[in-house]
Amino acid sequence: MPTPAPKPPSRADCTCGTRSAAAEPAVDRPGGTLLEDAADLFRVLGDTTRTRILWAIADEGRCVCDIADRLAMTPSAISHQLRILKQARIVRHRKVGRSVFYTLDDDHIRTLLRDAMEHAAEMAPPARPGGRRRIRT
Amino acid sequence: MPTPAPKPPSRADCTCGTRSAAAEPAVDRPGGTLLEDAADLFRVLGDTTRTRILWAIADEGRCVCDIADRLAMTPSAISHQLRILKQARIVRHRKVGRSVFYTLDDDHIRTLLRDAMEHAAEMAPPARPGGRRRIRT
DNA sequence: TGTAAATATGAATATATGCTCATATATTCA
DNA sequence: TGAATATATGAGCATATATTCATATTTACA
Repeated sequence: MPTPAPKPPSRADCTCGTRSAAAEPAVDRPGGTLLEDAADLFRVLGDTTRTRILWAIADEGRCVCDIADRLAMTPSAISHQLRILKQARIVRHRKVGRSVFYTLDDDHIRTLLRDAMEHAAEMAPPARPGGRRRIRT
Repeated sequence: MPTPAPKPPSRADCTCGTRSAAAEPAVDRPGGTLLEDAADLFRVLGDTTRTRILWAIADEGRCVCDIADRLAMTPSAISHQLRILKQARIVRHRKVGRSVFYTLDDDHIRTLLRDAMEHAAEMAPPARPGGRRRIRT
């Protein structure tokens, strides 16, 4: 959901003495867009089907029907998701005959996936006594 | 012949010779849930408001109204998002008088944010000649 | 104690999104 | 060339989700 209406509640609204004083030039430091780009990347990665696709092609390139088989989903559904991953430049593709092979674009993605799983693994024991816990957003 | 069966795409459907042979035990290796947990984490991070909140509290803890001021959004909207971040155990909170201070829970998040921005930064020049490009999912 | 401030939360709503279905395109091979 | 295969894509639908609004809760302070 793209950032909606920038409601302008004035700074003066908050009178709590605990508020940090220095009014920074902008909300986010590195130019704004960089942080938003990061959020976009996370959003693309934030879907189970897409992470499963990425995991499936993490070791070696695979064609669409191969991925579809492995995930037990229709090639159409996979293709739709691959389009999103392509647009985000997360995967690359090369055509071989009738097939199209997809691979990870670079190592950043592998690193992000690994780090996120690491975080999840460390989080798991204390946080999820009853197993997987779907976080509602 | 009426129509091809509903659609449980069996492995045999794909006859392309390019498909990888070895039928791996499962779609994803590390137990399945770990990969899904990673996707969940990404999903929570994949929202501009939430990344802006995280960035705002990356250096030091801030109260809700402070964050709201900085993002120029209502405390209610911020509070809703903080709840999601809390449930995902991405932020911690401590109460001080009427205010509630939020901080990042651990360094993993900082690392993920930094890596994602790094990826975005490297991606940027060739991929986005016209500036920020919203990726439709 | 009573009022105001800071935060939290439930309901409602507009929008976004993932999948299915139908169909188009591209490529191989008989 | 024509049939079959692999992939891509647009429309439609059911669901998810981010914000607003109203209201509840907690705490400080006069």
